[in-house]
Amino acid sequence: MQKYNPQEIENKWQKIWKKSGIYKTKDLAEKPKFYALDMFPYPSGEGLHVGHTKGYTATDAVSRMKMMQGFNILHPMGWDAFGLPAENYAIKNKIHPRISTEKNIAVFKKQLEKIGFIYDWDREINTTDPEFYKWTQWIFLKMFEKGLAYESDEPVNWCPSCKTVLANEDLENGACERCSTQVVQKKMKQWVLKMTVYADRLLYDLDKKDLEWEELIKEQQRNWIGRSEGAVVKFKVQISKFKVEVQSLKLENNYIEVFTTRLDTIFGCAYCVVAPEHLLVENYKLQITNYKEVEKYIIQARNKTEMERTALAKEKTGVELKGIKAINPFTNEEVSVWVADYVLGSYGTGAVMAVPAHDERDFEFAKKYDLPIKKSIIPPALSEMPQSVNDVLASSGGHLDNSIRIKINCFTEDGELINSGKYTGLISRKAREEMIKWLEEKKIGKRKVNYKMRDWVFSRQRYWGEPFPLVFCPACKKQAESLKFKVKSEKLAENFKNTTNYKLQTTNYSLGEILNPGWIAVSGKDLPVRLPDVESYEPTGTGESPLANIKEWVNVKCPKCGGAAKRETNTMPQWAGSSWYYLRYIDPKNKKVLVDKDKEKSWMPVDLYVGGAEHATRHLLYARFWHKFLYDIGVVSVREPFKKLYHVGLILAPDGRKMSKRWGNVINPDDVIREFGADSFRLYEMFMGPFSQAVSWNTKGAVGMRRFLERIWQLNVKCQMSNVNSNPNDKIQNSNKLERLVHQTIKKVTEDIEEFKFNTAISALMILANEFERQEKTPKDYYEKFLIILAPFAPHIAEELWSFFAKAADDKSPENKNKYQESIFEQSWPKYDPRLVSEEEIELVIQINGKVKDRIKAAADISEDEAKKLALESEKIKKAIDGKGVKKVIFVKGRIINLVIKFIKFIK
RNA sequence: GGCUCAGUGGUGGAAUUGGCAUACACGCGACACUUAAAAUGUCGUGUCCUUACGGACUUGUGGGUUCGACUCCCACCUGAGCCACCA
Repeated sequence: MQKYNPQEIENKWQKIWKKSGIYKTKDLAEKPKFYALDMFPYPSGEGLHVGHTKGYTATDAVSRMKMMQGFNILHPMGWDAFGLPAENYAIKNKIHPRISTEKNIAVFKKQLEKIGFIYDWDREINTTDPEFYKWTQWIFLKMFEKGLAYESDEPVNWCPSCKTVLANEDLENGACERCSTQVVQKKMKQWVLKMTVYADRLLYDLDKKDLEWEELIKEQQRNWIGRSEGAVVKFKVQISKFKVEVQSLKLENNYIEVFTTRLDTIFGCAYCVVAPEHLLVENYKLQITNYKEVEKYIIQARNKTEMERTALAKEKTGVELKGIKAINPFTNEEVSVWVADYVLGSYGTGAVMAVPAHDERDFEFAKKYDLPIKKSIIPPALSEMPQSVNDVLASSGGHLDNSIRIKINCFTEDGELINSGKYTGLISRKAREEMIKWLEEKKIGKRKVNYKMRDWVFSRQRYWGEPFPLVFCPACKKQAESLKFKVKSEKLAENFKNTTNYKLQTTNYSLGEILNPGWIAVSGKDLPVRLPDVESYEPTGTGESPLANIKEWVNVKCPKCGGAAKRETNTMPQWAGSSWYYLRYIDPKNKKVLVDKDKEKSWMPVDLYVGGAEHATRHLLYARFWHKFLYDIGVVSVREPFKKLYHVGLILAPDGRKMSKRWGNVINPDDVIREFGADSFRLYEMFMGPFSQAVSWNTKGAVGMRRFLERIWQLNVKCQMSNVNSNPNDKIQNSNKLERLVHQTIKKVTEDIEEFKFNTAISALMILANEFERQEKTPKDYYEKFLIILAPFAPHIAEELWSFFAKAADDKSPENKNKYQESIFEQSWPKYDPRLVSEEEIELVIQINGKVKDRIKAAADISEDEAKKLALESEKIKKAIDGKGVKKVIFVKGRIINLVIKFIKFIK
């Protein structure tokens, strides 16, 4: 037998697998299905690194095991190929992104093949392929039709360096996630998807039993959605008596609406604060006596970046709006009104009631501007606390030390109401209920649920993305506007499910077209709207997309009225294609529908999804949102797309830093494979540590795996030479013990792969291999089973060694010959015998007072009495007891006997 | 500041329900093979005391519960990730 030469056999088997096609997925098969999905990569110019392949190796191992367990596998791969890097590369090198992307894909694909993954390449998809993005556009059109996509004119995040708007999900500490440039708020017309309509379902479905996601990811999504229940309260605006001449204000502007989750503290409200963006200042321009000063503050605040506004240790600033007051509806007290940038314009109503006694931020602000601090809640247990925080401050000489801080902070919890009129004495929760009831009766407030999550800003001013299937028609605009008043837009849009037939009943405009007058959907039969070629990909920087310059593309006829119209020239964000791609693998070549209904039903949901945790609040949220929408319109049959989700832990460079071209510490899988072989590489990636944990790459790590495989190679010779099978009558030494170990290993490896504990699965394989080596003769059938359970991790060597049996079996029985001429992956996964999993003989541990003193060999089912007898016979134990009486005996069957000789206070 | 998770040899890490701490591997040391080196093999390898036999200590720190704690409880320290003036 020749030496183990991984490169040679890996190459060989990769070719054979490709040719034989045993991994090709069969649709609507009899077997149970298993859909194993990897987050598809962005084909960058740098190629794959070892971080990508860690997740892929895991799904590949699971898929191979499932295949041998008799499942029909869907294990596809594709390319998330729209996005900025390709476009920036194009700008720099004057190469069309399609060309460079194609080249990168070829490199990626080759790299993946070298590792021996069993993707069904017949199902390969590419988000930039018009046949794919046709359906991305189609989903957008459906959302538009249902009123879920709308054109907004609100301020949005603008990245001055990438020259495009960004969604909230694309920010990292107020900076562009991609280039770290501080974003600025800019008022621009943008397409926005009403993700907030789905907020509650996105939140509550996380806790459904059949969603087997790690808590880490679920928690991130919960935080991101940021649901809080509270109330909106109207504070009447009162104008100072000196300046009553202007009364031209509309009635609805006569209130400040504040959002609060702590309505129970409203009797402690000392003032109101509005965000700099709030319309109040503009509306009361003439009544605010210090308008100049206020305006100056607002301009300053607007010029601050998000970072500066939310900086950690920043001192709060603000200006009082002199000349106006607000009336607390519960107390009828006048309170002052302030503008301050610690209140966010984009959350809630952009205005808050300030309760300095029970909110740390308000407290800080009130102290600085000397505003009243009035308590209205006490913790039930601390009712003897001073009545006012001012008392606390007074008694400490105004100095705020930590202990006082703690006392004040503890007031912010729910408690018992004081100084709160008829609500005094109620506990917080009860008080909130009563107060909301009162507000609703008086029509000066209502219950309100708020979300941190925003609607998804969905357009980008860049070239390399999906074009919107929309045109703007001035003639239709007038028509639609005349219809718009008939539609109570918000209501209809939120209940869009009931509006499906709206179009048929009233007009030939869809809800989206009425809500966004002038915007007309491209007809479904005209999809895809192809991305045109351009001379220059350079973003204009003006907020217009590079597509706007292509007159012959932009100018079209309106599909509704035939009049002159213009295409939407923004493109979709990179996340569009990945929000539904997993459905297309099921039916990648279907020209008629996004996915065939029967096929969808047979494959969904995805059974296993693996990818980076960085996608927790973007891709995974977007995909769930789109999926729920597709469920609502009947395209898919399940509510959640991904049943089981594991996140892959980061692989850090040997120096402990993140792998990056910048540091020059990137490990390329090709190099590792060249040195050690793909099987060693795969094993090492799985052996490094717990799957979800970040670990540093150790350059020498794969050495141990290579040694392991070399030993297995040698074992093969030993088995072939001996050519014995296990048999109760065989006189192989310790065969019973070895058999038990084989069964234990099968159990361990099977369960560990299922639970993504690959490191311990591999360690179990090593233990068995070590034991085989110690045997004089290793039975061939044990070795066969070992090869099968090794195969998910090291498929090439397993297949090669399996094929040796074929040669050896040449002159044996015909059925054996057939078996060995099949691929190892056509064999069935071994089952373990539960009776053989437990040990027959154990080392019984003898403890004195819980400390190990001796170990004796004993039968696994030894009784307590017998164990005690044996224990007391031990010399070491006799010495340790030293004549003292045994007070108590604790016996754990099959494990331990503990003799207690010290004094025990209470014997139960 | 909030939430989530983690802290075990020189290194990556194991350890069912509270029941033998350090599995498996890397590294290191000694030896064998070799002219030599690499590769490979054998043995050893938590720390301290002891020539040895053997003993003491040991899972971030301090306390608690228990016959018995890496595991449970309390307090603290350190690190990672996510969110962060979200009212």
